[in-house]
Amino acid sequence: MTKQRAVILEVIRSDMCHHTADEIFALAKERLPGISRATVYNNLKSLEAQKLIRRITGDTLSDRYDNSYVPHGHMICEDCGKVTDFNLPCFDKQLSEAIGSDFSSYELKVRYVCGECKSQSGEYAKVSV
Amino acid sequence: MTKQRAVILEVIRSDMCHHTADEIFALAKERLPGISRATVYNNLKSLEAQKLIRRITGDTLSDRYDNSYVPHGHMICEDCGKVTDFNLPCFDKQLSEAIGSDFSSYELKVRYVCGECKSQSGEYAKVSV
DNA sequence: AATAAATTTAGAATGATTCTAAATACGAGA
DNA sequence: TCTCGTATTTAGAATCATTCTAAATTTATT
Repeated sequence: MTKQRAVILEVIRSDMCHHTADEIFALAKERLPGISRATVYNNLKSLEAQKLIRRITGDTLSDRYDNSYVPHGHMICEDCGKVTDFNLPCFDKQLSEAIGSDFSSYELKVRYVCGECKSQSGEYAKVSV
Repeated sequence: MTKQRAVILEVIRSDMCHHTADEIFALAKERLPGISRATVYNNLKSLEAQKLIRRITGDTLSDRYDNSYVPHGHMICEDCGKVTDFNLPCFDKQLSEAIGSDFSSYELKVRYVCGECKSQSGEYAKVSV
């Protein structure tokens, strides 16, 4: 466990956001100005291999990182891009049954419009923009 | 509907595979040798906008394209990479309830080891490799 | 055939990620 | 503590998928 790796892990653990590698790089750089982008990528990869974090792919061009390795759903607002965690009750069991096999992980992303954006797109808000 | 677009759509419709843009480009090129990569990307984008195909992201570095626009699950073998469609009964309803809102689409990817790869990794097979 | 609009093309540009090779830090044993 | 070998870090080059650009071509309409 090098100091670089510790900082990267802290950055990911420090809030509920789902940061991109580049955001993690910027935040880590505040504490370790000399840190290199490659170190961030290397550590993100090995932290995931150690099951300490989880990479989530495809909601934007760049991957994001989740501070929990345990699979769960992500709801992504199509307007503002905000990513929120959610859980489906008994989903693991349901999934095993549907695919007829055990599985090692899953990724579930739902595209929707969040409450905030929904109300902002109403008539009143539209006028004020 | 240009001939380029027709060929691209036929390539996607012609089998159950989930091709990458590059694979689609190569297959389209067999029939239209002058076709450009940009045309493939342009058309993939507009075909998805017309809800004729669906982009699936994140199982490999490059995106893949599904010949159906209707959301459904994808099971991805961790060994051989094969992608198979599957469906969960009543999943849409369950999802709306869990996130407390309507949604416009979802993406569900399950990582597992397919039957073929599972049996190949058995003792007997190991010896013969 | 004439025109305007949309599409295609080749190649440059971009952005995320991976690779590389040299420098540095770390850990185990003397 | 010193030394050696291994793992990590670093900066920057390289790669790969995708997007952008501007000119050329095609298409549909008159």
